[in-house]
Amino acid sequence: MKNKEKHVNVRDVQDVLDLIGGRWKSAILASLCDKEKRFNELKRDLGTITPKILIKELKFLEMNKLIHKADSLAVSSFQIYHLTAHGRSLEPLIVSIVMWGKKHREMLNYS
Amino acid sequence: MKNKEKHVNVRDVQDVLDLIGGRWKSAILASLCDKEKRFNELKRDLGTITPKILIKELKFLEMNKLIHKADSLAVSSFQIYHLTAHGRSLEPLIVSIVMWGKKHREMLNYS
DNA sequence: AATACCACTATCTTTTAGGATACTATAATG
DNA sequence: CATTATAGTATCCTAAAAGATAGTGGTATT
Repeated sequence: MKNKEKHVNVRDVQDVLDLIGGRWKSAILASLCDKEKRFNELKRDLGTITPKILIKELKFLEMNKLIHKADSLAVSSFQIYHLTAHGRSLEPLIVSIVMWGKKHREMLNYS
Repeated sequence: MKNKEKHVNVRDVQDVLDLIGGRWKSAILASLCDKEKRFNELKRDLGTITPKILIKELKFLEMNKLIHKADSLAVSSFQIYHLTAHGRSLEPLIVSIVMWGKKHREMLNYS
């Protein structure tokens, strides 16, 4: 593997981490993997997040085409957040992360 | 899925992101997936990282048992960084991240 | 013996992320 | 009609992450 190719990999990794990294982004995505949700529903799921941070992260994820905000069909005038097709393509990755996390915690318990 | 279980997932995701998130951590791990490396070798691979940041991240990863620093067997008095068994268990995840990153970039190019 | 490379350390500054807290306009509910 | 819930906004603040730059002590090379 040449040096140039390695740099590309580094960039690939960093690009993805920009999208799903940080304290909340992949938690939000994980929560939306389960089902589409409204703002306050997400807020409750995430526990300690403040509205300012949540809206900021949602806008970021929306800008990056991973989620989409739409009018709820069920109750008019309610907004609902859901994953886009592109966002759903991240689901296996999120699942892998959650699974590795569980394994990691087990390992720490047994060592 | 009950609310409690969801919070656990959120924590799982956040735990893993603490380990591999941020600008450099998974880039370093990705680079070490390829092969074990010395400090300056890593520095070159990562391009723009400063020594202060690199050593900080290496120490963090070492503390979390994902990498290990050892005396090089080849050249005495040289230090070499390599993944631990636990760190290697992250490799499929890193590979998935890199692959999704490539796909993501392609998608952005075609839209 | 001089130079260059290796693996850091130290200091200072900027940038960013994230949190605390309070507030608001609209809609729904009892 | 009063209360509660929804979906945010606005302002201020702190801590942590990251970068720029310089320096150091040891080793290897020529």
